[in-house]
This record gives sequence, C-alpha cells and structure tokens, in this order.
Amino acid sequence: MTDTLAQPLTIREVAERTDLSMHTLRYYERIGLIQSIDRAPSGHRRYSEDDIGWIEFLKKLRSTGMPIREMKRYANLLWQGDHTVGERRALLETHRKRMQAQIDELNDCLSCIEWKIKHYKEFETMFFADYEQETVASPTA
Amino acid sequence: MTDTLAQPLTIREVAERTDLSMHTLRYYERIGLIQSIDRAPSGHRRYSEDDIGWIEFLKKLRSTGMPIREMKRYANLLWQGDHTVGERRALLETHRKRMQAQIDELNDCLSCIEWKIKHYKEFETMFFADYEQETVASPTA
DNA sequence: CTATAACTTAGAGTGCGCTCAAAGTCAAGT
DNA sequence: ACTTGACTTTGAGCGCACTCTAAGTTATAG
Repeated sequence: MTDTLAQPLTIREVAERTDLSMHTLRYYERIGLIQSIDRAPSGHRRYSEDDIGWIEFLKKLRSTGMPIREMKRYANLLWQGDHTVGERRALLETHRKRMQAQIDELNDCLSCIEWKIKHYKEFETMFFADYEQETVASPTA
Repeated sequence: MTDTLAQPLTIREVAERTDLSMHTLRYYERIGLIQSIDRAPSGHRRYSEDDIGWIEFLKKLRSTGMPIREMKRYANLLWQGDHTVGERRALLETHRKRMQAQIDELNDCLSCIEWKIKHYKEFETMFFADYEQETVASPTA
C-alpha cells in the first residue's frame, strides 16, 4: 500500500490535486488532522501517496458535514492503533446516521422546491398566454 | 389561504413550533428575511399562520445550505410581486442543482463510509475469533 | 401595589473554518 | 553576489450565522 517509489509531492502539487488551498493543508496539519508530513532537508513538506489518500478521506468527512473536532477525534483514534477500531466504527456509524438524515431532508426539500418551480413555470405560461391574447405591454420592465 | 381567524402567536410559541430560537426569529426579521410581523398594542410580535408558513420555507432553504444572502434575495423578489416569478424560479433552479449535487456527494461518501464500517466489523470479528481461541484478557479495558 | 415574567431594542460576543499577512529561510538562475 | 520565487512559521483577520447581554417597557399574578 505504501508507495515509497513514487516521488513525494510538494504542498503546491497536493493543493492542486486535492482542491484544498496550501493554507488549508498547513492548517489541517497544525490542528492535528494530518500528522507528520515528511520534510525535505530544506524543511519543505513532502507528501506521500498515503498522505494524499488520508487527505482525500478527510475531504469526504468534511464535505458531508462532519465537524473538524470530530475528524480530529477519528484521526487520533486511527493513530492509536488497532485497539480503537470499535470506537472508530461507532464514530463512523454515528456519522452515517447523520448523513442519511441529511439525504432524507435534502430529498424532502428537493420535492418542495421542485413543486414550487413547477408552479412558477405554470404561472409564467399563463402569463405568456395572456400576453399573446391581449398583446399588452410587458410588465417585466 | 390567509388565516385571519386563528389567533396570532407570540414569538415564544413560534419558536416552539418552528424549532428556531426567539433570538433567531428576531434576527431573521432584523436582517430582512421576515417582513412586517404584526404587533400587539404593547409592541410585542404577533405571528400569523402565513408568517409560520414563510418561516418553515426559510428553514427548508437554510437546511439545504442556501446562504442567507441568497434567501434575502429570494424574499425581496417575492415581495416585489408577480413580475419577479422568472427570477425566483431561476434562483430555485440554481439551488435545486446544488441540492442534487449535494445528494450525489452524500451518496458517494455514504458508500465509502459504509465500506469502512464493514471492514471495521470484519476486523472486529477476526479479533473476537482470536479472543475466543486464546481466551486472553479483554483489551477493551 | 408590587414582584416577576415576557417581551422590546441595539449592539456586542461567539464558534467555526478557513484565509491572509509578516517576517524569515532556502534553492536556483544570472 | 544578488535577485526571484517557493517555501516556512506564528499569529491575526474574516465571513457567516447565529447567540447573548443590557437596559428598558409592558403584562400578569398575588
């Protein structure tokens, strides 16, 4: 799994590949979401493919609304080793429930919005019908 | 539609019914998301059923990630009258696209999380198999 | 009449997740 | 040797969406 052959990436390259800013990458490391990135002799960060994988996973958690506090908790459990598997699973299951609730709410609201859009369309059609019949001046001005 | 018979509600009652805080209800009014709530002679707010309906709709927009800035835009269009129907529809359609993208992303991430949960479960099962064979002390302590 | 509870306003404060700025180091090109 | 550019750190700043505070007014219960 660990790809020691591929040359490591600079922070700039990782930013491009992950669509996170270099600022955000350093920030995540600073707050302990990303751990121990290798350094070039100059002190510059050198990211491995594994690092990228972890960052991509962090992105998934964030984009599904997990608070950073909780992502840190997950990261810390992960770094503590195998004996935290149960807790990690529990954490992910909690998140899964939240995600499902989010999906359900989005779908509910989606039908509501779609209903409104449909009615607006009908209204617009009625309006244009009147317009064509009566040939009045457009009130869109 | 307008329910002039039902007695109007206090801000406390609306907060309870909508699950928004009284603070938030006043805040929404202050920034122009809610318009012209009736007042008792004392100056206290008296909400109509229509007001509640609007607030419930605002909640849907917020909970699906619409920024307040954009909700204000929608509200202002609505209050300008029928000639803004086209713009309102466009706004909702933009939001609908975002919602759909959000649902898609959530579903993607959901399968990823579920995959991880499944693997954690397998790991835990393997672990307990070892445990039963060797009858070692529980490391869950 | 008085106490207290419910409301009002304007403005300050909070927590989150970045995002930027300043000052410094290091490496490469001319 | 010098400039340019990419990086480093620490700490400050920002936008968002609330959330709370303080001081004042009004309503209600005993």
